[in-house]
Amino acid sequence: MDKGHLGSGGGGLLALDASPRALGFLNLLSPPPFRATMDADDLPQHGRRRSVEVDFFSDEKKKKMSRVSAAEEPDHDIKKEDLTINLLPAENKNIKKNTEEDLASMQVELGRMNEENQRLRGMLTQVTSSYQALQMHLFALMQQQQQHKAAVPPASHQLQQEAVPPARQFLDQLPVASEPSNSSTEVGGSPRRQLQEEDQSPEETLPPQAAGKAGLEQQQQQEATMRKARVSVRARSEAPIIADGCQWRKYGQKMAKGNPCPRAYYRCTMANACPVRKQVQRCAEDRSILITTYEGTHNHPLPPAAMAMASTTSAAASMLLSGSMPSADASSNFLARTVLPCSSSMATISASAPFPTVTLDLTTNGAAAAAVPPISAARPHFHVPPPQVLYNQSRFSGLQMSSSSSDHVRPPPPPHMDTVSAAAAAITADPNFTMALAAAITSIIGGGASGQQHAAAGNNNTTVTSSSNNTTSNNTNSETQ
DNA sequence: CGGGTTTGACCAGCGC
DNA sequence: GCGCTGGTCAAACCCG
Repeated sequence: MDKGHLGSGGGGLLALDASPRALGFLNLLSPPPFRATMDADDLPQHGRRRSVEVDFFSDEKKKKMSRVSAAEEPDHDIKKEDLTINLLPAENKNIKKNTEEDLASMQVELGRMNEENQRLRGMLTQVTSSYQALQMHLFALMQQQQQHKAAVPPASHQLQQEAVPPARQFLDQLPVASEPSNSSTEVGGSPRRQLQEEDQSPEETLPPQAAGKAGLEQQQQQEATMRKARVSVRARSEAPIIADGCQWRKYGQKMAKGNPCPRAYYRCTMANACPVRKQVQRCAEDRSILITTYEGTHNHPLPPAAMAMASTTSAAASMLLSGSMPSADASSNFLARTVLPCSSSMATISASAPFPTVTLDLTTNGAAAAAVPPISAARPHFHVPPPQVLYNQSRFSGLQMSSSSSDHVRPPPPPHMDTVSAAAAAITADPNFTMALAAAITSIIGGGASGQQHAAAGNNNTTVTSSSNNTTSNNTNSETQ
């Protein structure tokens, strides 16, 4: 555990009792002169407390004190001029006075930090409990599904997917938890299926064979589109790759057009047939920004360190693919208002890319971060591009409407606006999703997961303070309108 | 020696 | 049909 430095002066060594995630917040969000750096490698799981030493001596104070201690050291080789300086009563008095002032200010800061610590701890508890509740709910649904599995013909359920509320689709897209038995439920035993069974909606209008075929086709189509849906994460990092808790193997590298930096291709190696892949490329405009694009959903249990990113990417992909929701009145602002009612945008639903892409921009504006409360600055912000940007993208519409084949014709705007708005409403309507997503982003930014190591921590240090060029379509694959 | 990386080749999709 | 580009493959290479 590294020591942090409080540069505001004062003296002494204090211990903060804080949870790792709260400390991660401190690490990220404490503006100068507070700067508490720490390594997340040895952090325990969230919920446990850990004592952290914070060295709050300023450098100048250290020098002064070392001079005083040197004067008090009998065996030390003290020069005469040192003695004359250190023994000046006026300066000694000043040092003493300054020390008292610093001590007072330090105590004020300590109180402030304790308050913030309490607040962060409360937030952590809330987020953790919500996450656990969601996980328990998922597990309970899976157990119920296993109990009813034999009673229901499997093919008939695929027909109901369009009728399933997107919040439930999100449940279905959740990454497999650490329970090994859950991995087999990725396709056939989703909680959505269980919910469909409970709904008992009429699906028997088709013959079993036709229903099975249609269900299989729809499943395949959904898997294909799910694989094409992408989640792009922009983060400042000097590391060649961000540590997201998963194991990746590089299988290719290409020079992309319009970007002098090569694009690297990785696939997940935590399971043999895991379809998840990611592309890593530095931003052409700002090479300190690392753009990591995830594609697909893991079909295997994930370590806790990987849950955060996987949850985020999976949920975002699910959001993109939940366009079957009939509602149309959810405006773009609804998403921003509901999920994260803060001003600056950090996440973008980008339809400018060849594939529907959600961009999570973790390179926020430093000024904005300083202007808003620290906790708010750590939250992701959803920004929905202007409608014309969205409905000009025929591929995005094609994803949502399988019948669309005229890729080069400007489509009429309303259906696509509905799609994106519906997707926005879909994820925001479920408070569990909001909490899970917030927890996921928090984990990523705060480095709370044990697997988020120095690379991610390096990200964290630059996340809040970096500048933002969060454009409407900030994906490197974006086409100019 | 096994696993990961590098890198040129290959293929598919798309625009002209 | 041709060229361009993105994505993937696989042999060679590297490393612990």
